[in-house]
Amino acid sequence: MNLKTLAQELGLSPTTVSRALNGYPEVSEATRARVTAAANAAHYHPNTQAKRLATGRAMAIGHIIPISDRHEIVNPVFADFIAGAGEVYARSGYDMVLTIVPDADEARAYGELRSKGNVDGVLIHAPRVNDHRITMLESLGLPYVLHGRISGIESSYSWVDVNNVRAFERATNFLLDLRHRRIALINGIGDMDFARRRRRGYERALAARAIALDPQLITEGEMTEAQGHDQARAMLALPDPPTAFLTASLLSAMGARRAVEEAGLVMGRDVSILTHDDELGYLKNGTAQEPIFTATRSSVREAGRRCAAMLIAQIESGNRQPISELMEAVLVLGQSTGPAPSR
Amino acid sequence: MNLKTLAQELGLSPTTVSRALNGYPEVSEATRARVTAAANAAHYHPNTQAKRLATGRAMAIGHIIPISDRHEIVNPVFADFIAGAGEVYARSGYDMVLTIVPDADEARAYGELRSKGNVDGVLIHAPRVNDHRITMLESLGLPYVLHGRISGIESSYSWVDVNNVRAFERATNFLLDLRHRRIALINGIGDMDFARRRRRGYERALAARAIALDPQLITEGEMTEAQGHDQARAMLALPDPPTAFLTASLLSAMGARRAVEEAGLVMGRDVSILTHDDELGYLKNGTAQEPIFTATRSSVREAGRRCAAMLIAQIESGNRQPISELMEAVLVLGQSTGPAPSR
DNA sequence: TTGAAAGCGCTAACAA
DNA sequence: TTGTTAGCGCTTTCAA
Repeated sequence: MNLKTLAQELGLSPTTVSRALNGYPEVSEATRARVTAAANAAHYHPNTQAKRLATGRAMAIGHIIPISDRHEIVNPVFADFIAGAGEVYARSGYDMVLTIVPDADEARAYGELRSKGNVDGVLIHAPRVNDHRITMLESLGLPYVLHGRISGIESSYSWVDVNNVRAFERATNFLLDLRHRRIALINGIGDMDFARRRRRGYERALAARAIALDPQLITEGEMTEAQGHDQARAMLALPDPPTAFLTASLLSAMGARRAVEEAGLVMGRDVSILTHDDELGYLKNGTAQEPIFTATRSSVREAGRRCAAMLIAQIESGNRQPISELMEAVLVLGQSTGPAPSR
Repeated sequence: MNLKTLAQELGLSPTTVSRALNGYPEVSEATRARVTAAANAAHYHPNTQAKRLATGRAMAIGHIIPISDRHEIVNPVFADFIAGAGEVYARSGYDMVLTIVPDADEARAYGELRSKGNVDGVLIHAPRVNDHRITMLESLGLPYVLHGRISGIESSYSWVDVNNVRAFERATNFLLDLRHRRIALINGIGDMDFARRRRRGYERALAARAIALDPQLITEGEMTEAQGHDQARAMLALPDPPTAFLTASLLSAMGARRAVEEAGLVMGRDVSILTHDDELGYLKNGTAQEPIFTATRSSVREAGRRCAAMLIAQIESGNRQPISELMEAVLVLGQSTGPAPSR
C-alpha cells in the first residue's frame, strides 16, 4: 500500500492525503478523518526512504561506537545509555543507527555518514582528554551532542554530563567522615575524561581536610574484576595499606573484595569498599545492600534520554548554538561501610 | 557532491558514472578508472536515501530490543553481540538500526518496520519458551534470524545458537569428577529458552550418574549479584547444603561467593563455584583465574557475527529456506575449583 | 560502450 | 480546501 493507491481508493489526490496525514492545517476536518480512517484500515505507513529523499531529512541519529583492540569500550553502561536514548527516538520518530568502527577509521566513518546522508546528527560517547572528534564534527557541520566533556578543549560544544567531580568528592567525604585517612582510588583509564574528573573530586575532598595525596593509593585501569583485584592486592601489601577503597566500577570493587579476603582481612571491619556503580543490579528496591554511592544505571539511562532530546531539539530547530547540561548523580550512600579501624 | 554534478565534471552521463561506480561490466576500464579517481578526489558517496528508494532495498538490518518493566533485557552480553554483528554490517555496507520497544508494543513495531520499509530484515534476541515472534515474522514475510532457539515451536526457522545443553553438561561433569554430589544450579529466568537448555544439560549429567535431582538445589532468576547472593544463602542454610554451585552468570557467582563468605565457609575448600560466564573480563590472557567454564564474551561476539552474516546471505540470495547453526561454546575449565569436602 | 528517459514514493511550491 | 506539477538522487530499461 502506498500513497498513490490510497489516494485513488479515496478519490483524492496524493497531495491531499499526504497533507491530511501529516497534520497540515489546510485540510478540512471531514477529509482528514476520512483519510486517517482509511489509512489505519489499510495499515498504511509512508515509505521511509521516499519520505527521507523528499524531505532531505534522514530521521535517524547515528551512534558511533569506536572499538579498539586495546580497550573494551563496549561496556555494560553503554547498554543503558542506548536504552534511554532509544525511548526518546521511538517517541520522536527517529531511527537509531549504530555504527561500530575500528578506532583508526573513526574520522572516515564520520565523513561518510555525513556525505551519504543517512543520519541527521550523531551522539558521541566516551570522550578522551583532548579528543579530536569535536573539531572533526564541527568542520563537517554535522550536528552532535557529546555524552561527557572534554577537558583539553576550549571551544564550546554541546554536551550532557554527570557531575563526576561532585560525586567522587562526596564519596570521599563519606569515607573521611568515618575517619578513614588512607583512602585508595581505583579509577578508570586515565585517558578518559570522566576518570580524570572523578580523580579531581577525590583530590579535592582530601585537600579540603589537608590530607596529603599518596600516589601509591591511586591506580587506574580498565575497570574489570581483574583490575580491582590486582591493584587492591598490591596496595594492601604496602607498608601502610589503605583502610578504604573507592572504586569507579562495581567490577573493580568486586575484584578488590576478593583481594581483601585473600589477604585474610574482614570487609567492613579492616577494610571498607565504596563503589561508584550500580550498573549491574546491585541496587535492589532502592536500598543499597552493599556500599554504593551512585545509582549509575538509572543516571546513565537518564543521560541517554537527555542527550537524545537535546540533539533532536538542535536538529529540528536548526539552531547551532551549543547547549549543555550537567546532571547531578543520584546518590545512594551504602550502609554497610564501616569506620576506619583504629590502629 | 551528487551523481549529477560529478557526471557533469567528467563530461559523462549520470548513468555511466553510476555504472562505473557500481561495477557494471559494460563500462570500459578507462572510463571506470577515470570515474573512480574523480569520485575519490571529490569524496563522493552516493546518497543513501536515493539509493534505497531506487533499489527498493533499505541496506539496513533491524535489531528489536524489547524492554520490559519486569526484566532487564538490556544486558551486558547484548553489547558484545552488537559489536560482532556491527563488524559484519560495516564490511557489507549495511546499517544497524536499533529499535527499543516496550514489550507490549513489539508486534506493532515489527509491522511498522515492515511497511515503512526501513530494514531488509531483523535479528531477534533472547527468545522465550513458546515465543510468538517467529509466527509474527513469518506472516509478515520479513527475513529474520534468531539468536537462540525456541523450544515450544515445531516449524523451522533460522537461528544461531550456542550449545547450552552440552556446556552445562560438561560443567556439571567437571564438578562430579571432583566428587561433588550436592551441586546447586543458580539459573537464569526459567522462561528464557537458553535457561531451560542449560538446566537440561545439568539434569542430563546428574542422570547419567544416577544422582537424584533435588529441586531445592535449583533456582532461577535474573542473574544479578543479589540473586546469586540470596539464593546461595538460602541453599547454604539447608540441612544438607550444596558443596558446589553452578551459576549461569558471573554476577550470580559473585553473589554466591559473598553468601559463602558470610556463612563463614572457605571458597575452594568448603564450597566451589563454577561460573558460565566471562562476560565481564574475568578471563585474562586465556587463563581462568577463577573457576569459569565458558568464554562467553568471545562466543557471544562470534554469535553476533554469524547471525549477521546469515541474515545478509538470506536477504541477498532471496532464499527463504531456514538455515541454522549450532556453535560449540569455548570451554575454559577453571583450575581453582576444589574437590568436594569429605564429611 | 554510452546516453536518454522513466520511475522509486513521497513532499512542497504554485495554481485553482 | 484541493489538485497539478516538479523534484529529491539514484538505478535501470531501452535505444543508439
